[in-house]
Amino acid sequence: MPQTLKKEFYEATTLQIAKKLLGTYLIHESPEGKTIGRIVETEAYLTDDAACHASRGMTKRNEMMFGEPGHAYIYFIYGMYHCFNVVTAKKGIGEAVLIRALEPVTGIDLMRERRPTVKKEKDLCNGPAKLVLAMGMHKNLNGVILDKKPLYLLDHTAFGAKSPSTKDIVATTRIGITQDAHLPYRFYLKDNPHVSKKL
DNA sequence: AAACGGATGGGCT
DNA sequence: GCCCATCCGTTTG
Repeated sequence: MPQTLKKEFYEATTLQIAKKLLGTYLIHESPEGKTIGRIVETEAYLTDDAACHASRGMTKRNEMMFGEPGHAYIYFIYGMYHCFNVVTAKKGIGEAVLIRALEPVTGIDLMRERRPTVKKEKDLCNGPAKLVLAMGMHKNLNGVILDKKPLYLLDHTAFGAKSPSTKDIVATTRIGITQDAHLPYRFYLKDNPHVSKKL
């Protein structure tokens, strides 16, 4: 029986949670319909890591990162995109996991309507801003709890897939950052075609 | 297939 | 003013 990810799921380090989120499912029930994607790529952002928005203290932009674990942190970037994170550390710390890629599972026609220029299914959600568009997420979901409608996470059993084992997970450097760029804080499912960039 | 640059606007080192 | 956890179409090799 699939479970939504609850408080206990987040009783772990941010790096552990970034790996544990691989193979779980993100569900968005929007007015246009339901879309579901399997998480296949994540990045961890720690509070003492210069690439992390929270590393220089709380601001209006990043305040949700300092909230309770299991909530959404959605930020605006490059003048036209949004990216979606799962808040991980205890309230007041400021850590999160960026969701970088999904394997489309349900509502693929709706994802295509939302991203009409995309030709191949594997290009629908293979990037942090692409998946936000395909899933129909918006800044108004910033700060929502991720265990109920309209936005929630289901564990890896939800669609009968096996839980990824350690040897299926690749750890490597994060994408698009300049500070602390050497840290191996990106994780993805080996051999999954929906990952944004391989080694 | 890789590299490059333009789009576009909020936040602040 | 400059930077930015991006994307995409175009150019280059």
